[in-house]
Amino acid sequence: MKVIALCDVNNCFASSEQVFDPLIMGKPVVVLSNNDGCAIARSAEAKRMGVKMGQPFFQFQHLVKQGLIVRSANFPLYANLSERIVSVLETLAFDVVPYSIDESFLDLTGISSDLTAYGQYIRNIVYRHTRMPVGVGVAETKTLAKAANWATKHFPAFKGVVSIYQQPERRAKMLSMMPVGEVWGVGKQMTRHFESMKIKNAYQLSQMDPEKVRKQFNVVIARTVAELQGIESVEWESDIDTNRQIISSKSIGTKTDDKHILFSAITRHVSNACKKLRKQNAVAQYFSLFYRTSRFNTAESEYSVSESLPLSTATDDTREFLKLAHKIFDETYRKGFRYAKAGCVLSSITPKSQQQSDLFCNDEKTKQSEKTMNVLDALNAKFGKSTIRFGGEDLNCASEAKSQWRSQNYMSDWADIPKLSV
DNA sequence: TCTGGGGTCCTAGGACCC
DNA sequence: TCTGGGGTCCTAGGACCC
Repeated sequence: MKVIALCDVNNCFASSEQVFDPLIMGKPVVVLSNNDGCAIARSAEAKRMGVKMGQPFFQFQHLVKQGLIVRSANFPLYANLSERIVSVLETLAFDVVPYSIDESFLDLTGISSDLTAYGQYIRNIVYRHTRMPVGVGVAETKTLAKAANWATKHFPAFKGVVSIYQQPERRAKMLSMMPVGEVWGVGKQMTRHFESMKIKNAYQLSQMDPEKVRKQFNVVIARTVAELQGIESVEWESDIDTNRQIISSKSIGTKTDDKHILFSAITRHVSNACKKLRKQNAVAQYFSLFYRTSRFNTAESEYSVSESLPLSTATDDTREFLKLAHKIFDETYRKGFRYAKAGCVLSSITPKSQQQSDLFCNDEKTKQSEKTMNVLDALNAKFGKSTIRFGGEDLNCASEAKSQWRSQNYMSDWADIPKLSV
């Protein structure tokens, strides 16, 4: 039987900020979402001050006077630290599958030492190399490893490591303390269903018959039940070579009713998504555009657009997708609304090597397009992003999001490398 | 005044084919 | 004039994740 560990970073974004600014170690730190909208990470101290996950900033702004330290999200920095952690983990496990920016599954099958001790070893080594605090949960399946990891967060006595591998009594005890809604794969809807069935904790859920659950609900939740019983039902490796879809979206800094500012934001999203697409050496054949007014302002009238169009041939050429964006936008834009968010989705993605040319495809045109995009990407890589951009993109960036307390790019920009003065 | 930005998987149902 | 049923592919939308 496989031994699976889940290793996740405690308060990932807040911890990342602390690594490069020792003065805020041990202090209440909150990281804000894009546009400085709401809390997406809190240090333990900030949690104690009462800041909630996803809480809008304006609701806890007053805590700054009481010493709360606020940072704007700096995703390139977090991604850098995350890669570093994965490369450390790769030296400690037989296989590592990164699951999210702050979590990786580890295959520890065949580790001969005590699993709890080995978990502690992982924590120590990761901390020594990156200064990032991690928790480790060990069990027979991914869902149980997630549960064990949950326990490390709620019971400090375990010092960040919980193994329930082949310990049925310990597993049962732990699951009975875990609310059913905390189980990986059980969201709000299912929690409501289960609670109405008097299933309140993970242990009760694990006692159900997967087959009955499948009939009553669906295969996804049936797999979750099986996993809680120690039966591996979630695939170990997901193919992550190319994404199924690529999304670029953001709130607009200041809500706007200006057609040009709005389309400028859309242009930026299209070129951003296509850049990601090319980086994966892939092409997409399906394009969706969406933009909308605020979901929260009930005083203003709402308007929301979400439209999709296919291309006759899959491509990675930004200009092709911009044409579709224009088409949808021209047909759907309505005056008199203050727009708050825009974005696009590229889907039907395939590797470029498998690209099919259609009957009317003009080889010369394809080559030309490839050349143009290569030049575009190369210039932007060399001289900074947006050196070359598309006509629709606004020069003064009127649609740019707020990011008032952003830390430096300590790991990806020569000018931002920390300096030591003696 | 101010409320994130990515992703995945599954299913139902329509379009189309033979 | 009568007008089937099985299969596949695709998309929209829902639920979930971090």
